[in-house]
Amino acid sequence: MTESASVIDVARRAGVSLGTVSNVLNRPERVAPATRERVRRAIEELEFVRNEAARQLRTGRSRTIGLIVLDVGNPFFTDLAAGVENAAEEAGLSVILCNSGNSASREDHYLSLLQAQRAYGILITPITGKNDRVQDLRARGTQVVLVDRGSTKRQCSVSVDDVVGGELAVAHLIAQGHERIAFVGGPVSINQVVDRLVGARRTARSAGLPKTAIRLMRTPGLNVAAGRKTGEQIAGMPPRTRPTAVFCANDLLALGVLQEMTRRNLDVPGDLAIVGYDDIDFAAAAAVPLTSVRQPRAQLGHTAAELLIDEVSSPETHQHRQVVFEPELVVRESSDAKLSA
Amino acid sequence: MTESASVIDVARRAGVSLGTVSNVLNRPERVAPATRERVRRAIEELEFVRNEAARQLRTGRSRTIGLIVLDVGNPFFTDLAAGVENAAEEAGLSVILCNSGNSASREDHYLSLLQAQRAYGILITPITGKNDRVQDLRARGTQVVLVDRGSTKRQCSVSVDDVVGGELAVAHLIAQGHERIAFVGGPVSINQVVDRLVGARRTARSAGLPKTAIRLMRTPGLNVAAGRKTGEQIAGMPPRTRPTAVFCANDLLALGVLQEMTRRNLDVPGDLAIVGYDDIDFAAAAAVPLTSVRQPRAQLGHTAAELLIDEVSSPETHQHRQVVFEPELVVRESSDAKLSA
DNA sequence: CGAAATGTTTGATACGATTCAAATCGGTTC
DNA sequence: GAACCGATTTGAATCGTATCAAACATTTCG
Repeated sequence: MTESASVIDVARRAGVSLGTVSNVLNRPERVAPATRERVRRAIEELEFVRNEAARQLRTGRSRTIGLIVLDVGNPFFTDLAAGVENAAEEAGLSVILCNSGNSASREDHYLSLLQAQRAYGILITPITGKNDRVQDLRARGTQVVLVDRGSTKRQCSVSVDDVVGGELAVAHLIAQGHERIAFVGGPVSINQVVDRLVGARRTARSAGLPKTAIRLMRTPGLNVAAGRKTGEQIAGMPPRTRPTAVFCANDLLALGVLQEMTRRNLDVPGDLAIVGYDDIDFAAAAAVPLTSVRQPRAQLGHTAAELLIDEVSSPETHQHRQVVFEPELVVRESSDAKLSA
Repeated sequence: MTESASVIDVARRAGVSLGTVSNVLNRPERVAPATRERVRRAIEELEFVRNEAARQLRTGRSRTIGLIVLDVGNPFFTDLAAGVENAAEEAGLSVILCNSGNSASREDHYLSLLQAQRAYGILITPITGKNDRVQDLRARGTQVVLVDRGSTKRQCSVSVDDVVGGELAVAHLIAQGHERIAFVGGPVSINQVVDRLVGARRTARSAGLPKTAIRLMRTPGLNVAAGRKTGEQIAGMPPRTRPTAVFCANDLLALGVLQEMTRRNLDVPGDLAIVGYDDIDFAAAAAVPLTSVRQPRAQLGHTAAELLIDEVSSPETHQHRQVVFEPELVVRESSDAKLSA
């Protein structure tokens, strides 16, 4: 096990001072070409690799962005992460991907970890609305941008208008003639879930449907398993009162519901129309291709990272921005009798 | 922006020396209870958070494991990552997830990054067989465990027997009466792809089928889009020579092929039987539930992390191990006429 | 009562890169 | 030839924590 070389070793080898080596590394234009070359050669020969920890200790800030998401198992978030990574790479930064798994304690754990690492900055899809912890971090100098979630003017955020998303989904279902619609999602502590529900209800009301038109079916999580369970419940209802359509808070739920319908030989969209949310790649590949509300996933991540980088790198000129993208409805067979015929 | 407190500030506040604070942090049993309490209170009051960079600089090694995977968009790898994270958390370590995206330059980039960070250790699903870079890292003291890939006795690795997986898949298809089978996968630089193909061919031969029974259809990647393209090709062949079954190197490809078949109203498994690999959660939820070769994904990751931790934490007693799991065939409708009836 | 043993606390030092004021160098100008 | 200038190079100081030998305190025991 060879000990790795330090700037001092490099300096010695190249016959210069360690300050010069550092200059070659950080401000090469300041060093005379001949010297620069000599140092570069020494670096190669010794296979010198910068010690990030030392660099970070001195500069006070790391070059790694922390990204905390609700569920890495959900392709929505991996696509988002890909966008973040792109933007980060452009700026010479790296990304550490943390999975809160929708648990407050894990979220907290990762925030502490990132704080201890003196992260460059943090991108987070927070679990709840209360984010004292986040405010605390910002007060102590770690910048935070909210992702997939709006915010007040005092902070940057990037989100998609979930209320509009809910409206699009339900307006489509109503146009297809549905009057008994279930909203499947939860826990209701998650903002995205609530907003989509709000949009759904609002649209139902303004279409003149009774308050009971949108029935809330809570789930403990936003995954395939929870969707399957809800599917069971729905299938168990008497056809007379059973909803004729469901709008799911995300695609994983929708796929779960769909899977259960297929298993029981119920027809989609005949017996039950299904609309999902996120339009992950698997939505189009499902048993019955899934109608879904599309969000610009990668762009969301890319923009969030850009805002963060701007905030950190030019704090004096930085203006907090709240970017809100518009969602888009993608209609497929799961909700359209004509398409599925 | 409050500057964050250091051990010195804490020491001053608690009226002790900085050495004592450090002891409270790292070997609390060595400090008298009363003092310990006093220091703890000071830490709370000042909201002291350890500076990982300094700690790491001093100890020479970080507390973060690097995990480099081929494709975070593939649920197989996120499940694997979950297993790694579990094991890491048990040991008080954290994980940085890196996506090589099957590009050698990105793989290299991340290896450099992890080397600069003096990572605790590295778990990697390498792109090619040649891993000079990995050997170099190990020689310089950064331990590496190969994941989803076997190795020689001189290094730890955790893998699933891909040859057996290929055998299982093709034996099943042959049992179903298929004699013209396509193997869909690529690039062939990826070991897993080759091994699965080897298993497939071996089984065909020992079943007495001609060499041409298994036809290789190369793809540029292992994703849904590549699968769709291959699906087009297959659909374009005259029914007389068209394969009656495909064995895909992973589920994403299989889903792509399936999607294309569905789009063209070809029947699965009637016109084409499909077998995938990995048994990701979406496989069961596909248009036609997918037969697939299951791998113990989370366990793979968990075991790999454990091996790494053992190697780093007890180098003197550590024995290199090559753990090989057995894959398992999960038969569903996409390859079984009876089930799909 | 003093020596030895045990339990706590101290504080100087090192880790490796960055920074910046000061030194050095080579060439111009007057 | 002295003064000056810009371009390079130098090297001491610094970031915050862990470590460890030494100092100090307290208890035990002969």
